[in-house]
Amino acid sequence: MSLPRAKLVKNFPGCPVEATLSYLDGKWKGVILFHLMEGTLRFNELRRKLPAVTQRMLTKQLRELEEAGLLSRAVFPVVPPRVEYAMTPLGMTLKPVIRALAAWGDDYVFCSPEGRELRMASDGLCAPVATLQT
Amino acid sequence: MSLPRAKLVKNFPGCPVEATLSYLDGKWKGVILFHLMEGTLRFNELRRKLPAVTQRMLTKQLRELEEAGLLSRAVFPVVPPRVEYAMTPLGMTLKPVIRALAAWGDDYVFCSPEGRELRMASDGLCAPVATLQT
DNA sequence: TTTTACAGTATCCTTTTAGGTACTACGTAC
DNA sequence: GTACGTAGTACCTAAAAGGATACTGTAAAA
Repeated sequence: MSLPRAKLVKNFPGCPVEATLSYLDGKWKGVILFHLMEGTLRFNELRRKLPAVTQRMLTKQLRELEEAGLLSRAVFPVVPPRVEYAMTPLGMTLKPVIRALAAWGDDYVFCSPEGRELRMASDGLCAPVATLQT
Repeated sequence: MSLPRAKLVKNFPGCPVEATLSYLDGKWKGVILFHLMEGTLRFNELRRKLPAVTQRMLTKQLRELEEAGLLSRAVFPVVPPRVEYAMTPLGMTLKPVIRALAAWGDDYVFCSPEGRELRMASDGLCAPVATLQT
């Protein structure tokens, strides 16, 4: 059994956690949904919000989210082209999930140029700010 | 830039959603955490709860979760070996997130032997139960 | 007249993830 | 004396994800 997570879900139908994760899987889906929570965005607007994504990857992730029914793609037949991405009503239902993910990330994940680290808020909440480089 | 999601987080430090997802990434982490939410489990107990995982994969996912500090591994020097996995206090903080993921999966993801599908609860909530095979 | 913006495709290549199988050690049960 | 359960490790291969680069077409701006 050598299947990608999305196709494997049927093999653990008892786990709604994995079922949900399978839709958020893909490197940029989280950020994309995060940004679209605040409203419609055009392709290049999204691109500018994601520092390092390539066109290919952004297109791919957007298509997958669209295919799942989580967001809509509206093409305006003008030139230069105008394509708008927005959350569908189904996508909106993900907002509490995204917010839970964001809240936890804000509280416990600490990113630095060297990588990321997990820490309880109590592990020295008072000091570390002073140790940041100016 | 060709890095796994976990190592790439430093490139979008502004996105706590991806930061969190990077810790849940890996095909079995979601299920593992889901089961450990209810209490300590031994290696083979976990294995029996996951229908298709191989020893190699389970070990790998557990090690990654342990390294992140989300769960603990207690080895009892007896024979046959006894190793217990449990959530750490830090891991416990993930419970609301796991619950949000599980709730959304329960409400919107529908799994069948053919795959999985996303649907709003309103899309015919009354009928489909009758269409299930007995 | 060349450049820019837009929203992508197409092609190729590398990295990462996941799975398969076999093997370990020890003690107990059959 | 053979098999079983425990908790793994080692080695190899397949598949999927991700990335680099180049290319498309039109209209307006420089």
